[in-house]
Amino acid sequence: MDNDAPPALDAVVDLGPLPGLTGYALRRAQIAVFHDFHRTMEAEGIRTAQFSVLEVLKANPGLRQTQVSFALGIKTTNFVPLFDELERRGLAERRPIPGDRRAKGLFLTEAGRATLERLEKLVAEHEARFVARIGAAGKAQLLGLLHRLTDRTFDPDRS
Amino acid sequence: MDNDAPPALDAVVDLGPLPGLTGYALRRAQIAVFHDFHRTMEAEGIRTAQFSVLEVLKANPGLRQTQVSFALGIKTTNFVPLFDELERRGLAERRPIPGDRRAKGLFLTEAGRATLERLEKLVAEHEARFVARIGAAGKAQLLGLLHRLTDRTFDPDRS
DNA sequence: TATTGTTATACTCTATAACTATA
DNA sequence: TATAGTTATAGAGTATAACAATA
Repeated sequence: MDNDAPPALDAVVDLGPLPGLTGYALRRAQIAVFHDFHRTMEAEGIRTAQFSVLEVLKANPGLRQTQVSFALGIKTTNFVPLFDELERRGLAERRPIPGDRRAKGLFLTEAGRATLERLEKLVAEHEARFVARIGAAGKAQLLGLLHRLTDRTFDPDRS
Repeated sequence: MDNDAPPALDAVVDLGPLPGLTGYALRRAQIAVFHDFHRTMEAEGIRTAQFSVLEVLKANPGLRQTQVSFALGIKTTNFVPLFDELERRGLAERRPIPGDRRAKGLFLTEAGRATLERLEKLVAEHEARFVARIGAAGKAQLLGLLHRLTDRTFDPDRS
């Protein structure tokens, strides 16, 4: 008998009501998915927020910082160093906006566009790993449910 | 006409492929739910990780730190100050374990048990707000899908 | 030698306040 | 007086390395 063995680390621990809480289940799933995302992007040195900014600039060239950061739920104050790094790496750039000398329009560079194409291939593989787990129908269901949970009028700068 | 008005902050911005990515949708939903949780718990001064520890201790009195932190995906090194605060506030305590003088068994105090009862009422209200959005059937579907996305063998101390 | 708990520390993420230059 | 962008800074949350006591 093995009565004196140390308690197995993965011994069954009763999590009580936690697995039945939407927030807890969301958090654990999000961590698992982001963990895979980080491993996928490790070689490219791109983090989730950076990737999302590049995608928004691809879809909406010339947006102002305020618009991009609001759309992604990033505080403008935190957006600055984030975008600084994209600019430093030559993936995106700020340009003056005619008619408002305070504002700046954000654009992908050619290098940014090329990099994003590589990233999208990696992300597609990453995404496929999770679609393999729940199926295309499961994913469609999931996205519908998540969308109904998400607060669409969230302004990180004013809350 | 209003041609010179500043661009509306919530103007429709094309998020490109982001809303179709499981990780992005998970993250936005998780932020919305946690935002409500934080507001709900503000008066009690309890954060998500602290709440989850209290629940695990209620369901499994006497577990070792290693077991609790592994079960919740918290690094043992980060668990220490987290539990220190619960102990300082008199909600939980470390007790010696007979037979292993390195290890410590974790328990709720009476005050911890009483506090947790209050917290559970608040959490139930919090949860109800989201069940109201997606229905009981929607929640059951969601939890099933999230569980299939979650990595059950994740050890934060060794990864 | 390995395990339990711990300290010290660093890095990322997020949050608050205050500033500048324009409008 | 308000807005766009910025700086500085503080606080969570999470990460690594190394250690003492015990097994």
